[in-house]
Amino acid sequence: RVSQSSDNGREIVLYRVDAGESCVLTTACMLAEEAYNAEGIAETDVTAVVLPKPAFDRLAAEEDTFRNFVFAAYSRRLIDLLRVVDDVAFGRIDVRLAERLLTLGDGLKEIRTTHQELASELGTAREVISRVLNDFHKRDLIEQSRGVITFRNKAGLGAIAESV
Amino acid sequence: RVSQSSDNGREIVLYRVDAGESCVLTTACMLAEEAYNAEGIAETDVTAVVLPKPAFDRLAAEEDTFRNFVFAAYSRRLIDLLRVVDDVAFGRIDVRLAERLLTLGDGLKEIRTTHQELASELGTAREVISRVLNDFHKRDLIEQSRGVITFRNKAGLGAIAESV
DNA sequence: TGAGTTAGGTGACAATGTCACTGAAGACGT
DNA sequence: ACGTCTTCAGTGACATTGTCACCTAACTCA
Repeated sequence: RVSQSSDNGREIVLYRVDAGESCVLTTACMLAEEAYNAEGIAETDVTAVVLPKPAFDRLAAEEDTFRNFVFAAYSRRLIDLLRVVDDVAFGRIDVRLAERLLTLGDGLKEIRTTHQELASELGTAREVISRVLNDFHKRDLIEQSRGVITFRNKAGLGAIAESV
Repeated sequence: RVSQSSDNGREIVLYRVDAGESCVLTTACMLAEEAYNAEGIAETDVTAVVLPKPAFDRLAAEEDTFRNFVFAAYSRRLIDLLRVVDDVAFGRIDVRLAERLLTLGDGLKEIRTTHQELASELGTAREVISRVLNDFHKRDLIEQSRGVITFRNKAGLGAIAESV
């Protein structure tokens, strides 16, 4: 995952790089000649390919497939970021949290994660997550214990996630 | 300027396209095969070049200069967006507003703009801008009248903009 | 000059973020 | 099995920001 953090310790996940994808951010900095301070964290074991600029340039020039791959990677990231901006600027956190829980728990009965991690996902503070989860619990949507959230009513969460 | 707006009327400026630059967003949608709903507004008279996909592909393949141009455009936008995310997620609005005022009024004694426009720049509500500007006025940093903001103490604004 | 439109002001309240704590649950060495 | 440490979570008080409703002032223009 690639995330950005503030000076006072808060953090927000910008996007995730899945298998076969490119993390365009380093590329972007390289090309814009600007250092930007984001953080990349491997959440699983990773095999990565590092490509020196000359090789990058040559491939971009000669290989259609590679070029298209890079363009597509940029495009996807750009759109990911637009989504993040939209969420952060206009979204309610209960809605966003419900969404995220459903995404993380797709097909599962429970999720293993901490409030702090969820806060970082959404770019908010742990306390806020605690309160919202508490609220979800009171509404019988989830069950909580240390490090685990268990679904009780996914449809209910879905309704919250969909609410304008 | 390219901006995004929420369903309840708020709006945030994502970035501005200056002369000689490319608005990669359409390109991005084209390449990611995804429609994304942002708004582009010309703030001055504009002469633009529209490039059909086949021509884009050919140029990207054959012209180094063009390819580099596009990569650089993407990179810059990406970094612009990172900055927006950072501001919106972690920034205080008085700080951001002070920054924006100084940017807009660089070298000028006054700026012509409305509270609503400033609110859209920062992705917040008009009322919030009104209050903060009022506060700035009380601190003798600016003078206000309908549609005009006059600087009285740029250094003071600078101090706010720099404050952590 | 008067009606309509746009810019801006304000109070009350809701949502979110911050701070300073607290306790509780697991981890671990002995 | 035990205390000790660390991590995780809960909470109240308060600050900041967003929302809503409604008002006033200033410009526009027929």
